[in-house]
Amino acid sequence: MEQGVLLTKMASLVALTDEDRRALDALPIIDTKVARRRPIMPQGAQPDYVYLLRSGWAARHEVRADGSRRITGFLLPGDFCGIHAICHAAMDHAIIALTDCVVGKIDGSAFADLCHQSSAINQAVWRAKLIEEAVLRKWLLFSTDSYQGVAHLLCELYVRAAVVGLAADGQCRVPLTQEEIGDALGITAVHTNRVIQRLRGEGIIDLSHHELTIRDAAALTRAGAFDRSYLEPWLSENAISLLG
Amino acid sequence: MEQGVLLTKMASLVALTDEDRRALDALPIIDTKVARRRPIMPQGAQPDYVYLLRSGWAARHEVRADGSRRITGFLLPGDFCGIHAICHAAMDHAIIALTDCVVGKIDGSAFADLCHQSSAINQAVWRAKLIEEAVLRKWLLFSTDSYQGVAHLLCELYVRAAVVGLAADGQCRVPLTQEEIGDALGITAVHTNRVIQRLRGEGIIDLSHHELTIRDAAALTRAGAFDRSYLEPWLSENAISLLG
DNA sequence: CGCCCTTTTGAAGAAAATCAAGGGCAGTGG
DNA sequence: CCACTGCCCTTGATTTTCTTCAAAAGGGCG
Repeated sequence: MEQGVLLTKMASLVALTDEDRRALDALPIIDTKVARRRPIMPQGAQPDYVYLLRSGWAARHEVRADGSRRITGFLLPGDFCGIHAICHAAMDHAIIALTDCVVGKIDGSAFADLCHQSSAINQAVWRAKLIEEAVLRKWLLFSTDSYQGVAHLLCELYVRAAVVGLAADGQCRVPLTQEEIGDALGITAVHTNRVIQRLRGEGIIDLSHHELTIRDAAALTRAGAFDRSYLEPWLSENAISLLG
Repeated sequence: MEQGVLLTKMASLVALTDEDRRALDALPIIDTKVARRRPIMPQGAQPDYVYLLRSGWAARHEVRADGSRRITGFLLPGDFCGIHAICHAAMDHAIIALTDCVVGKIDGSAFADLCHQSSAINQAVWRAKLIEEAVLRKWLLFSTDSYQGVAHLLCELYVRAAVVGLAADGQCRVPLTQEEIGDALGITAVHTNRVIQRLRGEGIIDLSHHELTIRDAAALTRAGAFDRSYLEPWLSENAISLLG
């Protein structure tokens, strides 16, 4: 595997010049495998490297004093983590592999240099960060209602997967357990199960064996009050578009 | 008022050279007054300017279809908003004045140039953004328990106010209504009131007339499981410090 | 086949929302 | 100076949502 996901992702964020593409291709990336449930980055780390998720799914999470945890974000192929390296900050949370993953390690200062040299790449990195932040805000916005929360999360994951070519035609692999979905929404696995069953019973989705099938995209969008524009904030057309 | 808050804030994030200070001082800032409850930046805007809150409190928020809203962040003097300008993205949320505010307008490309020229300032802006993101994650982490959530929020606000010289000796002006606190935590104003009364009854805090008094810092820190290190992620000493 | 992890189901209990109404305080205007 | 008004805080009773606890049923894999 070469820089595939990285280029796809960057190109989805900004218009890249040929020079940008060459620079990205030339970026030395060291791939590492991380097994499911293993840490990719511990809380408190001060990474020297920026990490790029090349394949697999991962999550940002924080563990509470009582042992419970909250997932504060899902990472899909093409997503960065450890951007903290570019400003020498410590990780306030941990990153863990949800499936077997391949993680690319990019030297932090090489990455920072690249951002300094190419304004498009710098912009792409900022945009990626702003989108991540927007996602966090949506999670807060919709975490007060579990039904809406689950629906919105599934929309988010579907669209994000589609951007990197991992979803199409209302089908998407979502390798999460119901417990992990619950940890993301701040609800129990039991309650997550009931919400998913409700969505299934209403004929809106099917979610089993880690495969999501959206049976009624309009209803799911409505249930989750989902508007994908926060995932593409530079498209000024503020049309409330469906999942497609 | 000159660049006071800006310098204080930046200096709290990185070590500034004299040149950085001069550059920041030379930055043209246009001040505007915004009255309480008035928008500072609407959702969907594609700002050309980076805004700096010079005095007063503001909030990021999003309104739901049913008219309810969620506050997704509080802005204190020295905080930036509209960083979206530096990568030409649209605002996914709105910013509103919670008190009468003075807002400084900084040309987006001038600001971007400054970041490009000074690595310290670039680092400071990144750090400020990472802290904001860390705050969002803590809100998610602690929003499942209203008691812990209120306690944690008050700790956050106290520490952030202290950083810019607006809090000391366990006293801090917190110009929020209970409804606004509730909107930040995703709970109703009624329930917020009961939680605050509980904290008051336990002798931990006093919060009335927009004045917060921390009567038992250790108990408040405990109640909110608060660890200020996420607000200063470059200090590698991971000691769980009290509010001090 | 048997084991572990995940999903599913049921019943009881806790947390927070909702609905409704009263009370305090500050600013306004007579 | 005092009454009025609007906003915010406070309190109580009821209902909804979600948790907790417990246990059973699938499904994949050694």
